[in-house]
Amino acid sequence: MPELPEVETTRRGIASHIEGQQITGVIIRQPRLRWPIPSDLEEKLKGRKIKSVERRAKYLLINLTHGCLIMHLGMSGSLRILPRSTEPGKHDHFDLLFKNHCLRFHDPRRFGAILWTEQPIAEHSLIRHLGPEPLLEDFTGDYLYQQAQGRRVAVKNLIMDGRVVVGVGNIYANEALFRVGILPTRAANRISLARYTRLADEIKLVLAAAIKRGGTTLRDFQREDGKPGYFAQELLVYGKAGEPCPGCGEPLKQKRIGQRSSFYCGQCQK
DNA sequence: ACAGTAACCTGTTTGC
DNA sequence: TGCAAACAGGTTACTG
Repeated sequence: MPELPEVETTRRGIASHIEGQQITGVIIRQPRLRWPIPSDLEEKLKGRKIKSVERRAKYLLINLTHGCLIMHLGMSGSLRILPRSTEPGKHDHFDLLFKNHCLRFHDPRRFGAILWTEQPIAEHSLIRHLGPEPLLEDFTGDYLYQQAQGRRVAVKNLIMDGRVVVGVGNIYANEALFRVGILPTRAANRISLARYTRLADEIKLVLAAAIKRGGTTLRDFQREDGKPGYFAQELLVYGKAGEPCPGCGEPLKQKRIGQRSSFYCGQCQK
C-alpha cells in the first residue's frame, strides 16, 4: 500500500495529534510483524513526551527527547488516531496510548515494523544505506545518470532501489516512467543524461501531486482519520492494462519486471 | 558489485 | 459453486 506519498500523508495527519503529547502506555496485541515489536517498549515510552514526527524514506520516525520509535507500514499498514475507548478490530496490532486518544497500527499482512532505537537515526542499520529523498535537492538527473552507469538492470528496478533513491514504489515508478516516455524495461545504462533529468523532475512532480491529494487508495489505504487518498483517479497507467493509452489510444500493456507488475505504453515509451 | 529470486503474511481476485 | 493458484502498495536476505 504505502509509498512515499501515503507515508507522508500519514505523517502529516498524525503529527498534530501526538506532538507534545505524553505517552501513557502501549498495547501490543500481536508482536509478530516484520521484526518482533520490542517487548520492553512500554518501559521505554511510558511517561515520555513526543517531540516530533519525521519521515525518512517510508519510515515514520516518532522522536522522543531521547530515542526514536521507528514505524514502517509495509504493504498493508495504516495508522489512525482514535478515541482510546474504540474497540480494536482484526489486525489492530498495536496502540500508542495518550490521555484521551491513541495511535492505532493496523496491518493485515504484517510486513510493517515497529522498532525502538536510541542511536542517532542516520546510523541505524535500516536507515544507513538509504539513498537520497526524491523531493530534496540532492536528487537530480545528474545523480540518477551517475548511479545508472555500469548497471544493466531495467530502469524501473533502478528507481525502485532504495539505495539509489527512496520512496519510489511500484505505482509511482510506473507513472513517472510513462510521463517521461521511458520504457520500464530499458537498461539503466542505456538512457541519456537529458532523459534522466526529465525522469528525476517527473518523479518529484508525481510524488508531490500525490501528496497533495492525500496519497493513492487502491483497496485499503486509509489516512489517520479513516479517509482514503484521492490520487488513484489521476493515475495514468497503473492497473490499467488493456485500457487505451491516454497519449495515443493504443491498449496499455502489462508485464512483470523484477517480480512486480508493470504497466506501460509500447507506443509512447521507448 | 551486480542481478535475480525467495521469503515474510493475509485477503481478494482469477481461472478451471 | 468450490477450490486452488495468482496476485497485492515493501524490503531484506540469500544465491550465483
